[in-house]
Amino acid sequence: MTERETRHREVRGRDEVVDAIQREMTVFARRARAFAGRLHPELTLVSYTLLAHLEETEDSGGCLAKDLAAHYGLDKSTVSRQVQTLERLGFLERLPAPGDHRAHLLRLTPAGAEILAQVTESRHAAVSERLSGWSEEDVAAFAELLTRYNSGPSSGVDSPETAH
Amino acid sequence: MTERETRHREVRGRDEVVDAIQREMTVFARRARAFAGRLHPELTLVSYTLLAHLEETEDSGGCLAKDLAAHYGLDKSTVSRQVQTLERLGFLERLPAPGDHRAHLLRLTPAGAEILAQVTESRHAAVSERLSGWSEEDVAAFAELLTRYNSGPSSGVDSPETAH
DNA sequence: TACTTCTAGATGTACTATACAACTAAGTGG
DNA sequence: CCACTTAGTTGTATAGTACATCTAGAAGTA
Repeated sequence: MTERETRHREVRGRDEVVDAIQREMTVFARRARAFAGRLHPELTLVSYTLLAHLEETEDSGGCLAKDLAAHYGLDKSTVSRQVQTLERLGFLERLPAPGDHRAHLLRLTPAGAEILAQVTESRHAAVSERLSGWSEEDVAAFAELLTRYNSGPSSGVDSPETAH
Repeated sequence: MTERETRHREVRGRDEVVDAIQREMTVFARRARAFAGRLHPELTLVSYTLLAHLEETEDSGGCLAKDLAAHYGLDKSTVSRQVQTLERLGFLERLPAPGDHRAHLLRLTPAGAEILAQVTESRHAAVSERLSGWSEEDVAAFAELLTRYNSGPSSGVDSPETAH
């Protein structure tokens, strides 16, 4: 049974539902933007993301600034300055990159790991607050659908749906 | 039964699922940010939101800049400059507000309605692309859960638009 | 009425994040 | 050795934002 055939019922057509998703994504992006940097003024969304990436890659010995730039679609100058700031704040350190005297191996410091954990916890709490009253099933379903959405057809850095 | 007691099963505990949601929300926000201003350079997320608000309120004759500021948690100076830009671009017009010579009634122009529709269509297409291959049921469930999430309790560190 | 206070908005200033371009220093391949 | 590439830094420009201040009009009150 297609959505067209069920349109006479209160079931909305797919276009309408997609519009609803688009709208809610916009609301979410706006809220995220409005609060960027307010929750933890020391760690913006980008800073958080960069530190998180260092944590993820620490098993393989850290990564270089160019990797961060490539992975998140940022200009190398932007990453360079972000890294400077994070180093100044003591959240990461720059070690000589083995075999390349131009590059620096970036590593999370204990202070960086600490603040990363704190911010993650804050975000967790905010999300958890928003999900209070939800059933386990709904929470699990939401996680599954969101994950699927993000890893969707055009994976990687892409999808301008809520850009701007 | 707590999540700790069910951990031996393959069902993840609520904390883990909430973490997954937090992570996916971060991915989403980052992606949205990375593409800020690239799809429709003339209409940022905030501009889009403001024009959309004018469209929503046009039945009641438009709204004032202070309404936009209050509704989206923006400073009045920010809104003032955004409105200036949007007026310069011909997307909105400022009419004398009836009964108050300080304020201006903001109204979408036909050009504004046009670009708003274009950008909405672009976003719709991007979301639709990401949802290709999803069943009607999953799309509907995702819309429902997202809507519920956004309209959820505002914790104070979240949701400026519902905090007023 | 006159005086005070409030409000809508505009403007001055400062700061952050970002990109692009030019530059430096170091690695790579002929 | 030289040309080219690469990693990163720095100079410059722009956009978005907030806070403080200013103006003009509105609203309350003695």
